[in-house]
Amino acid sequence: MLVAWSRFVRAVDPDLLTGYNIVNFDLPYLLNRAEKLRAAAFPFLGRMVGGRTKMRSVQMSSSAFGRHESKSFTLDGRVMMDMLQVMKRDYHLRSYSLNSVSAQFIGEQKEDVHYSIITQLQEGDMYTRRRLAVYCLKDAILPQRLMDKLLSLTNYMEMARVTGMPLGWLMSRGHMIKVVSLLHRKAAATQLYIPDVPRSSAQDGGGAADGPQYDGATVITPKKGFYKDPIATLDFASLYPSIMMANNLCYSTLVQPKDASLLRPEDYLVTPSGDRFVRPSLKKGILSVILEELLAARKAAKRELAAATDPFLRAVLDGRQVALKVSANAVYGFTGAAVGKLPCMEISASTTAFGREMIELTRAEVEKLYPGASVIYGDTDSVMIKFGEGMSLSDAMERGREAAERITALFPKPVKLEFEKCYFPYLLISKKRYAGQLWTRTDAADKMDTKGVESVRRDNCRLVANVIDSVLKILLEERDLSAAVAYVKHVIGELLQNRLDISLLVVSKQLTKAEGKYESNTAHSVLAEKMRKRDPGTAPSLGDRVPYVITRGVKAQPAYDRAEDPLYALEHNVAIDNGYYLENMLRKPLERIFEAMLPPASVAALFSGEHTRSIFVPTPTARSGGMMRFTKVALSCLGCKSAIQSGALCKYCAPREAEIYQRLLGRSVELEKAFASLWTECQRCMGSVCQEVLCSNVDCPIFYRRIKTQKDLDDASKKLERFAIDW
DNA sequence: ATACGCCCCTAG
DNA sequence: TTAGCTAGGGGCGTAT
Repeated sequence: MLVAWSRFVRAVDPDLLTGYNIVNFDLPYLLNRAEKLRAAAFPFLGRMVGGRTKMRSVQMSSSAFGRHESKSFTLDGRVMMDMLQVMKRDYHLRSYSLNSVSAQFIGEQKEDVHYSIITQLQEGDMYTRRRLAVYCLKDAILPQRLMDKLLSLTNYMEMARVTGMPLGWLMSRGHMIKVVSLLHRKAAATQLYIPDVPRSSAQDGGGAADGPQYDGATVITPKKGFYKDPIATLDFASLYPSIMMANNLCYSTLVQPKDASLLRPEDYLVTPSGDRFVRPSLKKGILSVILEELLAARKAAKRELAAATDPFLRAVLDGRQVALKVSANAVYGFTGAAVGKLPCMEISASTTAFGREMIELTRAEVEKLYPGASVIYGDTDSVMIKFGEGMSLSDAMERGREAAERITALFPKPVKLEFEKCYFPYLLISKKRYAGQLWTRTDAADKMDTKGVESVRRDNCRLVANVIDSVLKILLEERDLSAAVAYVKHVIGELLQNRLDISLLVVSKQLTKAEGKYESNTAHSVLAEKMRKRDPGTAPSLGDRVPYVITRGVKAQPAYDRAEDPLYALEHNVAIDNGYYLENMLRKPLERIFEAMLPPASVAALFSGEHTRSIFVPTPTARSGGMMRFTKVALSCLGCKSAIQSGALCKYCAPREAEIYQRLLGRSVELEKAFASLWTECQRCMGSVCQEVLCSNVDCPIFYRRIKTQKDLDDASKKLERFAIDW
């Protein structure tokens, strides 16, 4: 079978191979099996006749992929486009499971089959094998649908064209190589050659580089609080590229200190970091030329995009303009990469130093030009301005536009300060943490914008993320403080009474260090170790996100010892430490928000009082009557999580029905009552965003739907049909 | 009890 | 062998 498949690949002769995690699972698995079975004719999958497909393990640490182990293959003439790598690189998600990603982007779910029952399915009957076959086919077709829907190939091809790189390198290498490619292309055309800088001279004198190599951007000390007046935001457009262009910062224009005396003072510029670069009149830097061309090309692409009507052409042009912008922004980081192909700290340090001067000047100018105005915050390339008490939104926007124009005039071209938006109202919690209603027009708010707080961080459980998001929405959109307080008390009550689904309490953190490399104990690293001892095959590996819940444990046991695999906790009925979730995860984030709008005593009242009285719901012994009020429609079996087409349990779990329901009822008997209350929540995870009964959080292990009428039942069936496969 | 550093993730 | 950058908040383990 393996040899036939290999022959099939050569016969089809594809340019590109895709799949989900094929680089680190499928292909290594096939190669290893072939070796074990001595299928000598198998490992010839490339286009080079007689070229053997070899596998190599590499340890990667890059911002594009995160830290992880990876494999590379000799596969001449074909490109491996692993959609898992594409998703990890291009999308910032909480979960990268094919199931979750497909549901989110193409509204389809995988036919999930838990690994533990694959053998049973294979050895069962024609129906169980059919299920296995459906699972395999879906696994193959979903990545391709994903690639089509997200236009990944189009976008990567545009990036390859913009940078002059081979397509395959975009998949397997980082951002730096793009800049190297751009430099080679431009330098060769201008008779310049790029030195091959040995590693040792890249880090001169000071020893190993650990920690920052030069000073970065300014973050203006925030004037924290809740602002009921509109806050105007001014941003420099492409700040770092425009600084590099405006000041001719380049490898080819850098003047070494010892050479400064050879030049007339007017021939060079001394930057705020004390470095010297010759003026463009003497020599124009190739970085400036590259950046100008990239940004000019982007303008052209955007102009064409505006005129284009054909959807495919539009997609291509949009991909191109994004690629051009990304490439321009990568140049600064490349110059500052101490362990890189061509580091030049004079360029990066000068760039950030100019940036610091510019944001300071902007702040000073705003406060000088507009008496009574105050810059309440700013970060790197932006300032947030309160123009005055009681100002209208349209006046704030008008002043913002005017200020941007006046201040732009103070800087050399092509630096441009732009008015983009107002926040109204605005909650400023601390540096890099804020939320506000964002307005770009006066007739309607665009959306709620949230930065840095718990709801946008992937290392918080859904409960915390959902509660913080909902509270901010109630406060900023509805502006209803008492509703926010009521909502918080309600959720705390639900938590303490064990009424929340376990999926809400799952925390996940990335495993960034190999076994034994962690210097202190953390929940996710200790748990990963524990799971390796249980089953090395399914334990998280380097670079994976490790999901866990905090369980009760014994007194004074540290949290890292009480972290448990959520599925394990569910299956072994391990008690969750609700109090820990309240005190260590919910409390402080909520306090930080409410402190800005309530007196201390009222903030404290959120966490004490009637609703915090813990009620221990005893595990019901024979309360199946409670369950009868629900018609359960599960996409995955409530017992073993494998995919099913109807009902609640798969045929393997059905005989254990009573036992499984009893386990689930211990947590969920009060669901109906709980969710009938004031807030529109998803029945699975309480996400306040959803209008429907079920939200799109497909990683919830248990799915419920409340059914009251025949129509509800029909709707539910229709919904399920979407996930069925039509043969 | 407190200071400090490891760790994760985000802003820009 | 390979990897864009710095600033910063905040949780928690560990040493004092």
